[in-house]
Parts: sequence; C-alpha cells; structure tokens
Amino acid sequence: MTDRSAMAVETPFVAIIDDDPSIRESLVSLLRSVGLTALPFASAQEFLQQRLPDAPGCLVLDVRLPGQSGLEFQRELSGTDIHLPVVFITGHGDIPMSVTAMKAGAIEFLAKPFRDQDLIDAVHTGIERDRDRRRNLDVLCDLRERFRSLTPREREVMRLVAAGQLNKQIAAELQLSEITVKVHRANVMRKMQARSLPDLVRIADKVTLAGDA
Amino acid sequence: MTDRSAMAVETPFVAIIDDDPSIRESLVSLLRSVGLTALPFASAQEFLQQRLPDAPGCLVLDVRLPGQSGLEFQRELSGTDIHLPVVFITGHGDIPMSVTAMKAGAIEFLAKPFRDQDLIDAVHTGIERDRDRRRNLDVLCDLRERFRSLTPREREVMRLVAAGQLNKQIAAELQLSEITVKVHRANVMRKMQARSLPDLVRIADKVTLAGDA
DNA sequence: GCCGGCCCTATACCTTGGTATATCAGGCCA
DNA sequence: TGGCCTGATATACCAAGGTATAGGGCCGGC
Repeated sequence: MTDRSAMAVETPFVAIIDDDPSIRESLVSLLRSVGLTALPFASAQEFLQQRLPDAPGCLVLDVRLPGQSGLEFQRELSGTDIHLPVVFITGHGDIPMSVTAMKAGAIEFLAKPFRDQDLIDAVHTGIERDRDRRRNLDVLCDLRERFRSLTPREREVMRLVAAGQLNKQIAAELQLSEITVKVHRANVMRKMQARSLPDLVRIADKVTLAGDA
Repeated sequence: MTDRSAMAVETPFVAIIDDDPSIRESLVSLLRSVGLTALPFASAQEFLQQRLPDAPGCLVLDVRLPGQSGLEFQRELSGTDIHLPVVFITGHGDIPMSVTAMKAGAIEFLAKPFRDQDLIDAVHTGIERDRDRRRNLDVLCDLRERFRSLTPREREVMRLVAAGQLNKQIAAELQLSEITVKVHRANVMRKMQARSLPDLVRIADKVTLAGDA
C-alpha cells in the first residue's frame, strides 16, 4: 500500500518549458512570488530527463519549442504516465492552435502579452485538477493493490458476485461446490476490505471500469 | 416510461443561428447536401421560440449575434434544459474568445473562412455527443420514474440497503420491525426492477448521484 | 361511509449467506 | 524432505434474506 496520504501536505510545483531564457526567468520569478515551486526547462527533452516531484503540479508550455511544437509534446505526454495539466503560452498563436490545445485538455491558452494574474489563476486551476486526479489515483492504486493480492479463483468469484450471481450459480458456472465458492467469497471480502456486498460492488466497479486517468 | 427507445432511428438536426441571411443559406445548403436536417434562425430569440425536434442535434452558432454575443448565449443555454453541443463560427474571432468557448464545452471553434469539411466533421461530432447524452438521459429518466413510484418509506429503505446496512440495522434505525423492512425491501426490488442486490446498488448510485447533464 | 393506498406487524417456512474446523492434493522453494 | 500457498471439499451450525398469508390502523377521495 502506498503511503502518500500519510505524508505532510504536499507542496505543488510548476514546470516551465520555454526556450527563451529571459521568459523562463520572468515566469519563475512570477510564480515564486506567489509561493509556488517553479522548475524551468529549456526544452521538452530536458524536462523528460528530470525526475518530477511526487506532488500535484502543472506544466506551463510554450507552443513554439525547439524541435517539436508544444501541441505535439502535449499529445506525446498523454501517451506516457505523465498527466500534468498543461497551460499554454505563446507569442505567435492562432485560433486553430488554441482550439487544438483546448480539445486536447489544456487548462488555458494564453497569448503574449498576458496578464500575470491570468497565468497564476490558470496554474492554480491546473494544480487543483492534478490534486484531484492524484487523490483518485491513490484510492484506485490501493484498490488495485488489494485486487492483485487475490488469487485467480478469487477474482473469478468476485466478478460473478459483483454481477449479482448467487453462490450456487457461481458454483455451477465455475464447476465448483457451493461451499468452495463461499470460501473464496469470504476471502474476497476480507482481502478487498469490503464491509458489505454493496461496498464490494462499488469496489469491483471501480477496479474493473477504471481507465488510467 | 418514455417510449423513445422504441421509435424508429431518429434523424438528427442542426440548428443554425446567424444574422447574415446569405451565410445561413449557404450553411443550410452545405448541411443538407450531406443529408442533415438544417434549421436556420436569424437570432437567439427566434431560436428559443421554436420547439426543437426530439432528436439528437447540434447548434452552429455565430459568435457575433444581434443583441448578445454567441458566448453569452452559450452560457445562458447551459442554465436551461437545452443541452445542444455548440459549434462556433466567426468572422472576427480571437484566441481568448475561442478559449472561453472551448472551456465552456464547445465542440469546435471555426474562424471564417473555414473548410466545409471541418464544419461537417464538427457537426457530426456534436450530434454523436448529443446522441450519447440523450441515451444516458433516457436510462436515467426511466430509473427516476421508477424511483418516483416508491413511497417515502421505501426510499428510506432503499437508501440504507444500498449503503450496506443489514435488515435488522435498518429496522433499528427506522424504528421498525425487521419483517416490515423486508416488505419494503421486496417492494423496492420489484418497483426498481432490480434483479439482484448488486443491480440495485448500481441503480441507487445512478439515481442519487446523477446530475442533470 | 366505503375503498384504496400506505404503513406496520406477525407467523411460518424456505433459501441463501457466512463462519469455523478439518481434510486432501498439487506445486514451489528453501 | 518439510513447509507453505493455492485450491477444492466436507460437516455442522447460525445468521440473514426472501416469500406467502393474514391481519390492523390511518387517511384522503369518491
């Protein structure tokens, strides 16, 4: 079981990817002025080599990057296990760009010059969203860890119990005696820490339905 | 119980709000050329007075409308029971506008001149989304109708059953005898058409959790 | 006043679920 | 080889759920 929830309040961070050093610097100082941890990067590659803090965060991304566009990088990230909310900034943006970014789930798309407060607001929104995502993920990880501790038989039984089958029906379907089903069922309830059948049903739905997020 | 699902395949429609008659006309002809039912309106007011078909649809909205902006109208609509997906078109748009529209859930934001195919694609995406929304709504309406047929006591019992309480616990909480709880519980299962307890749990969660959508 | 819906209860019976204890077989690993 | 996990099974017992039948009290509408 992960121990994230037991930690002290996590300090959120903001990663910044922009190839212009002066812009990086001014963004870092702006964000630090409101108490946020700012991590500047000159390129997507540099960003990917860095190990990110295990805390809620947000990514401020210039649309124009060396090598690859920010939009491409956003799409590329969604294929990895990095799911930071993205705030775009750009000096030479247009409407199709912003629409593409927003469709891909960006929090905000700011054309320079933008008001400092707009960026700060967007970053806070992004951090809040990431905080929610991580909370859900924590719960889900706990559940999945418990689910992993089930034996294959127990998983089968859990599936059929959650589907509303009676013990005798489960026994017939799995070619078992009813008493065996009861044993597995009891193990499932114990291992999954379900206090009631409705409880187990909700857990089962979360574990099986859940996409990665 | 509503009878929508029993109807023949519903023909989707596209409502168009634009104050320029020539643009309305060309949009109507474009959409009809791909087999869609197009309903042109010169203003938001005209649109609101019209009774919309009971079918999946999509709204093509000019950002600049007489009286009120398309963005305002989009926000206004979200407060009503009209939940049509919106595709924006505009001749004088900018990035903040498009971002606002997308944040508010717009399907697409197209600056003129745009390619016909882009509008058609967006409209189809919108119609698909509305079709999904209506399907979910149908199911939810059925469930809510069944839930309305429950007596107050039956609702209480349903709530506690779904919460995982035992009959005897429910009896204690509601100051009833256990046998009375069983009667109510049986009525709940029958009226909600739940075939098993897991079934009822899922139904209960849908009915109680569901926002309007 | 009578009927019907709602609410509550009871008896009786059966099914299903849950638990404890114990046994047996196969696979795996120190 | 002995210990451990997994899986399957059995007996026995108790708790909980489900159904059928039969009441009684209350209230609002016809």
